[in-house]
Amino acid sequence: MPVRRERADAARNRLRVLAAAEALFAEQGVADTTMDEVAARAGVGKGTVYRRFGDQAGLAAELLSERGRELQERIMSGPPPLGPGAEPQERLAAFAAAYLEFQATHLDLVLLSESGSAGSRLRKGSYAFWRQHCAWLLSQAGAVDPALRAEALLASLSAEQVQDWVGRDGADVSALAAGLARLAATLATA
Amino acid sequence: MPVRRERADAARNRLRVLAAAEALFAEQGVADTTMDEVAARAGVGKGTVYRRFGDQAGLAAELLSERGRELQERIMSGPPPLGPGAEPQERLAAFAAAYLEFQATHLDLVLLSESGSAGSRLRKGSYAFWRQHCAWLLSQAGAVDPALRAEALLASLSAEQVQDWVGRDGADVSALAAGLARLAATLATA
DNA sequence: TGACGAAGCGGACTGTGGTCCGCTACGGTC
DNA sequence: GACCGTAGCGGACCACAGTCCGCTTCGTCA
Repeated sequence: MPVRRERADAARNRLRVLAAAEALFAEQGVADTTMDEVAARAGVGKGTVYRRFGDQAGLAAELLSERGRELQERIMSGPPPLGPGAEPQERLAAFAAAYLEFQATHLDLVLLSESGSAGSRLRKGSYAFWRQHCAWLLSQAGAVDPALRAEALLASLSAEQVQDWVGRDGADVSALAAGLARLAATLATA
Repeated sequence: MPVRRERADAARNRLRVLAAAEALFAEQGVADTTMDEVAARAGVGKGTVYRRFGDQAGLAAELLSERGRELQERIMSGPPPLGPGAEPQERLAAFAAAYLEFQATHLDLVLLSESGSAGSRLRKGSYAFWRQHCAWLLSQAGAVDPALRAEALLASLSAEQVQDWVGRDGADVSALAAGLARLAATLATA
């Protein structure tokens, strides 16, 4: 299949839209920013935004995967226990804590990226990476049903769940992280 | 506080709306039914629907809690292993399987009830019951962090997760149920 | 039974996400 | 450089969730 290059104007507009969205989200919050505003700020028609990103969730996912790249780096080639070198069980616990922090930090963006009726929402973008990583660690640790448990763990760290937890338990995120790390370890050993 | 009785016309309209929604959902699917249609079918203004149910999610939750009541009965006073009489661990495994089936059966309704930006979405209505039940069984089984693990288990059975699973793995729901039952047992023992 | 305060009603209205389609300009070819 | 097929553009347009507020009806008290 011929890998058709992205046209110059399309590339320019893509960057403009991403920059505009990032700026508006920072200035006035994710919830108060409309797609029209993003398009206007980017100096671009609304149709262009939708052609490129599909919908709001797609735009959010794009922004998010940029930010997730850094965490992916730390996992693949950073120091243990998050990176390679530690026991699978420890790595999984470290991942749970780190991923919780990531989700909590970008909560509204993640929430947006998961919303909408676009088939299997979050199941696009970087989600595959997280799932793969967890499933791999679980199977290394000799757990049963590694694929299923990977998804179970990630489901416990979904935006809805995290929102609920931080909203209810307030600032006690570190206790939560500890509990989730214990949970991850349990999943890996049994 | 004075428990003000529901006005007669309000009660009548509430039943009409619920019946209209149920009929339309059955006839043309949840996704293709608009709030205007529900209101029109019920012979009621749109404002009335919103006054009573808050939003789409609220309406869906109401319908859902009616249907969930039956499962609640089976849990509280039905035969084991779902009902009382079996070991906590077995009951939890049975619950996981039964709840999965419930979610899969009412998938689009549950999805709708969880959508929307109304604070902590599903965290209203019957969710409290499920959480309570799981947390109780887990603590009976001597598990650590019973409250957290109850939520983790339910998160793994959230509508998004279930949708993803049945959408991807197709008809193999029984294998999934078995895996989730194992997972529940693991959570209870460790 | 009449009167009155308030709960409840309803549908016009608004804001926003997403679509559509005629127009533009990019970039490959001769 | 001129030409042309097509990817990409843009903003008018549409559908639908949710709000608002003047009007209606309920039910209570005398």
